[in-house]
Amino acid sequence: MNNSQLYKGSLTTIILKLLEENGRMYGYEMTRKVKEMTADEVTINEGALYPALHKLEAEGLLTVEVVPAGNRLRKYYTITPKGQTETVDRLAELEAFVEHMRILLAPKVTFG
Amino acid sequence: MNNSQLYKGSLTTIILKLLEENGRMYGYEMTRKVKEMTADEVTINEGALYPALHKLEAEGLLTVEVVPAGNRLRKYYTITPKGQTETVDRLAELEAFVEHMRILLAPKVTFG
DNA sequence: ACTTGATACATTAGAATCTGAGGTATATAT
DNA sequence: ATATATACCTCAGATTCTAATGTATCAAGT
Repeated sequence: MNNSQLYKGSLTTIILKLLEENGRMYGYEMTRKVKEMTADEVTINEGALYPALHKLEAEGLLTVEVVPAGNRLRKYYTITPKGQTETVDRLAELEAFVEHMRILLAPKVTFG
Repeated sequence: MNNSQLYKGSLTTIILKLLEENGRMYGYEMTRKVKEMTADEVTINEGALYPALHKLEAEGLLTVEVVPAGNRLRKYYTITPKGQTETVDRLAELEAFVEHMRILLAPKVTFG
């Protein structure tokens, strides 16, 4: 996800939020959606996405439903109640992170 | 650094910014400073800090100066011109990251 | 004298997450 | 035929971190 290490750890939060907003989505759809929302600036690597989805499902934060789409298969994911609670926590963590970064990286105040 | 994965990748940016603001500092001093600035909410793990300092030095972003303090030794780090350029880039990356997270995680707008 | 806590550096095993590459298969457009 | 898009997947290796452990000095309390 981009050439910055900062995005590390944010993927699962993004997945949870996408599902909370859009009801149910499949993996490939998430990669398109994120690209679209950020004007191609954030691209989810599939090598990160699929293991992350499997892990969230194993943790009971998502449920999966395999649906035929033409001759292909799609795995639609839906957020669970536990996943919704987790999403609230993740968003709070992100807010705290941003606030801490603001404190630590605030530009020097100068008068000149 | 905290119980959130979000901080992963931000340590070197914090180090660079601290040195840019404070001239020169030694490792242990950085851990105290960050704790103080964030009211104990962000604590730098020394197992992460020292390897990070060594790496930044190896990359030419910092220089080190060993200074006796009583009977102990302190390793004072100073940012190099290359480090200053890097800091500018890192801060821009952080701003982009925050903006992207804002787009992706923005709360649903409702009227009710 | 002994212990605790602070100061100040460091390494290391293992965990977590990611990148980049590669793989399988279907469908559509050129 | 070939390329591009769709749709899933795995895996080696890299990076960065946590938690534990280690060394050593020094001050303060008991």
